[in-house]
Amino acid sequence: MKLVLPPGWTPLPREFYRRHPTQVAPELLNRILVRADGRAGRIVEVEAYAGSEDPAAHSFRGKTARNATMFGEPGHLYVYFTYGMHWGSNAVCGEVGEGTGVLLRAMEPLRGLDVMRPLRPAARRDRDLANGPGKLSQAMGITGEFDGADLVTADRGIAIVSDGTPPPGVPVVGPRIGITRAVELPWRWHVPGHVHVSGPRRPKRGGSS
DNA sequence: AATCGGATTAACT
DNA sequence: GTTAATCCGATTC
Repeated sequence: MKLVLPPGWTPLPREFYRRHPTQVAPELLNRILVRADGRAGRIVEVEAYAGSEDPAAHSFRGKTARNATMFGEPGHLYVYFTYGMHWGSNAVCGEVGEGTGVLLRAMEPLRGLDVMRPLRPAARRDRDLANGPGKLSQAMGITGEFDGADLVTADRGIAIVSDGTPPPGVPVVGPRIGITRAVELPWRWHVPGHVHVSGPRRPKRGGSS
């Protein structure tokens, strides 16, 4: 199924991804993940994973069958399976061989909510459709079959595009979630004050986020 | 060949 | 806040 973009929606170019994931990640905020069946959502929370320099990254210990996509061309989708039931979606970054990427953690559903709702039966409200990495993948129908899909050419009917909305000038940055190593690296970004983000949104007393 | 534990979620108390 | 669910890649034996 060919991806037809609405007027004004343009795929992010290959060069956008060819940088360090900590540089790409905040600039993915407010971009749109779109599928050929019309489903689309605005990316509001992301996390960077930096390959061999990042003990929390799947790619830290080198290339394997599971993470091979991460070591390929930037701008492709790296999809992994975890906890026996969840899929995670990442945009591959950097240069070929580096194994870096950005995990898409949360999304504000924009289009095709009627398709997403039956896929997310546990979501009582629409804001629960994609406010977590596993939920986002489930709502968008992303499984292992999409591992390696090109987000620039949309060869498998999935892309990340800009609708002209810029990333937030001052995104909220904080520690990553759900990992046990290198937790201290402030490599999670989200759109300030956005309700469609995962995890704890409320700053700790005296905190800065 | 067997075990370990995870880039999570949902349903509990 | 706690925990079960559930699979498979990675690591260990």
